[in-house]
Amino acid sequence: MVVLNRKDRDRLLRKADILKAAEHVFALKGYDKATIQDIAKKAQYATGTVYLYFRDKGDLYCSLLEEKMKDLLSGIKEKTSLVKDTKAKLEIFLEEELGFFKLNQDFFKIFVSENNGLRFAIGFRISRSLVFREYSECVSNLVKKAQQKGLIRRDLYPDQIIDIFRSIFTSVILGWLRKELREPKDAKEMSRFVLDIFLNGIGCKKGLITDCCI
Amino acid sequence: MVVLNRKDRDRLLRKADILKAAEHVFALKGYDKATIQDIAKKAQYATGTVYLYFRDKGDLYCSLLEEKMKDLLSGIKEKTSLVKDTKAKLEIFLEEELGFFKLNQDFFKIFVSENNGLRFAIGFRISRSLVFREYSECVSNLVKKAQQKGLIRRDLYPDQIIDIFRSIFTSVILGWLRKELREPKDAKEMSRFVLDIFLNGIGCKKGLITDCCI
Amino acid sequence: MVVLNRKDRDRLLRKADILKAAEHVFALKGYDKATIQDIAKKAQYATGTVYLYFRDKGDLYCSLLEEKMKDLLSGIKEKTSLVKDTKAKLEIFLEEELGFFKLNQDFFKIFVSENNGLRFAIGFRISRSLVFREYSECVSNLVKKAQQKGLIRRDLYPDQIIDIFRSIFTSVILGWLRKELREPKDAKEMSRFVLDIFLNGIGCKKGLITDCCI
Amino acid sequence: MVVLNRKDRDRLLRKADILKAAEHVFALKGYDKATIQDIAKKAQYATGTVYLYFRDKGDLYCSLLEEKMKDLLSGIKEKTSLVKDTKAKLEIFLEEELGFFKLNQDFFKIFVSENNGLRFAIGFRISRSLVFREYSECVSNLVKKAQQKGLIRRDLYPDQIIDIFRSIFTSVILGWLRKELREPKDAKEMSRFVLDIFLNGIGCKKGLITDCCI
DNA sequence: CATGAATGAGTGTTCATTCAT
DNA sequence: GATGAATGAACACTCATTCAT
Repeated sequence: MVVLNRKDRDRLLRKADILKAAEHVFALKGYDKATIQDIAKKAQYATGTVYLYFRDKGDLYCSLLEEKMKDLLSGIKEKTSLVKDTKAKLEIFLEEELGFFKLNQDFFKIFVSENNGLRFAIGFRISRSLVFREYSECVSNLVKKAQQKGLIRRDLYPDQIIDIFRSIFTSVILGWLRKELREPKDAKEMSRFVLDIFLNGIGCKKGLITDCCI
Repeated sequence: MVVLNRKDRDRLLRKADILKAAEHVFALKGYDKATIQDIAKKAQYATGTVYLYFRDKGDLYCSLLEEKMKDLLSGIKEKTSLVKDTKAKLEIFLEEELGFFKLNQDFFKIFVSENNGLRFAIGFRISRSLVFREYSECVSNLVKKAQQKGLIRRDLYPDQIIDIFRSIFTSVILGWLRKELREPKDAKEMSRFVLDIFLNGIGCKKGLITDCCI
Repeated sequence: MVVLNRKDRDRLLRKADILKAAEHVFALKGYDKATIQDIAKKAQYATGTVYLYFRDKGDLYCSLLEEKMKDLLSGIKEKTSLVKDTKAKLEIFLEEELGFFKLNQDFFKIFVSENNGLRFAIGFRISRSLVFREYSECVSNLVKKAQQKGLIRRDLYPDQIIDIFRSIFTSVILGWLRKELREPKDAKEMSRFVLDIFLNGIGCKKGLITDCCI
Repeated sequence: MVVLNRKDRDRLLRKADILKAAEHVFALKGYDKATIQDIAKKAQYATGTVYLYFRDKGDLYCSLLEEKMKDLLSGIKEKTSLVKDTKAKLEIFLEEELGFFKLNQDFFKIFVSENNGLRFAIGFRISRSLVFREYSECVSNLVKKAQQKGLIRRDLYPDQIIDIFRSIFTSVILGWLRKELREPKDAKEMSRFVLDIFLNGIGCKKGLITDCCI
């Protein structure tokens, strides 16, 4: 563990203040509509202060994404390494992401925006960042292994699988966040639920139906 | 059919010109980065002319979405009414949307952005629009019927199903557009493919594997 | 002569308005301290209007210099071509510049700034402009011819001569503008006076002294 | 000579540090583009420290000019008092200034800017400063004496003579610094050269031509 | 109706200056 | 005294919107 002197520690604390404010404002307004003044005010600093910690608006935004991705990724790596079984890894992976996004709903919004469409101005810089590539690789490996083990269809490219996986996952979280489920489930239960849909689809299976929603 | 006089007809033609230009520019730059001047220039009109047909930028954007949704919806209604069988309806529905988005890739981009993240400034207005609600209802009915017929799991709310449906669908189209499929398939084939994933999931089924991608 | 339609003519008039205001403000405050708002207000336009006619602050500044240089240069070329004798050409050249600067004192200030020291941000762009190079060449040719004709010492590079020439010239105008001369002289008289100093120096010559200043 | 205690001495040393840094930065970037942070960093002090020694940016700038002028002036006074002959005084004066500016090229740049154009924000304060007035008076006396002795034309005001003198002088140094002279000359030789031009002008004199430059 | 020049509020960013440590 | 983080006013530039022609 690195020991920081007071100055460096304070610097990190302030950076974190600003990132936190930025997370909220970007989630609320989107990249373009969010202003540095909004963010500074939310963080209770003056406008110029933000520029002591971040080169420009884009840097602030990217730093935010990278910082959060780093947290997410380290959690995923740590937890998935605890089990050997591929299916268990998938479950744990899902559980970890679900838990993370439940705790970081603002970031979740930004993450989703970034993955769908906003990719105009900033996307390039992000997609080249180390954490982002590590994250992609991590998920990709998981999927490939599941394909090798016969868990997942092999007539699709891993990237397609990931897209579908992510999209199911996202829509489920969105529903979850909208509290549209009758009873809020915990991350573990949700994880199995998502994986079930993912692997078995939405089609009716004999005996599975617990006639409740309609 | 309503018969329009020259004036009204011209008005509609101009509106369509502008909407077409807007579609392209919004798809290319995103809502915030697109300027009215860009759009006017693309449509070969003067800036001010846009304001004769649309109240403001937001109105133009919403009108665009609504207009396109109307086209999409009418196609879907027309085609799905031709068959009786629910599964066939689902296939036709998918085929129609796939075909529509293939022809309207710019709109598809906008549609995706709007559904995932941009929902900030404009979303509210859109979600209350008539077409949008009709479209939602149409899809919802389709899903409910499929649930009643035992095609689709009943332990999920229709809205959740729709979200998942849409997200699979979207990621497949994105892949399609990125030309990541080995052989470009036509809308009919794609439709079956999406429905297969949707109903049966990504999990391995005996005998289905045509070991090709990995 | 080119005939302009109303639109083009108006555009030129407005450009001229803004250039005139810019000339005044830049002369008063210098490049950095002058603001676009100052200039716009002085020209009785809104801030944004300036940007309809000039790309940015630097462009406005350079355009101003170039426009004025063009006026100056065309006057010089026209007048000096009327005489054959090299000494007469020198006199006419001086007379023309003196007259021009007398009428354009704001520009004179800017011109002097630009030639001495401010050359930081903008100088490069200016020095590559066509008018600027034409002007330099024109003066250079004049000096070279004077050297060939035996009017000017040949143990100095033309560029050095020009520097000295310009510096004498400038200091004389500055004095003139400060109205330090006992009797304001006209451009013709001043021209002979500057040329006399330039060619014969400040040293006493027999018979020349008209004991008046001290 | 005043004897300073440690505290006062340290204070002066620090002031000198900062002035030296300021000299470099102002010469490089010009008054407006130079920032206090640049200067503080160059001097290896903190930003705030500058404000312990100088009221504001303008004060720092003026102090710099005054300090340097004081050095220049004291050198001139000392050296010119060593000779009696007026022409010799003029030569010595020139030699001293040339030598000083050769050693202080950064200051020379600033000095030139200040004399030609930057005079906007700061000029007033400088022109009222004691050193500046002493310097002016010193040069003025030199010129007046030269006029009385018949070395310099009397049909010009001393101020005009000084302006012309300075402008020739400046353009020659600029050329010198640009190394445009074929062989770099020393201050003594340069001094005679400038004085020659000053007194006899640029015009051709019989027998003087050493046909080399063109 | 159509035009597009004009507007001016609003944004990202810089930097002289202050002040708590 | 020295520090340098924090401040916030100020500026260049953009663009949705208006309106005279």
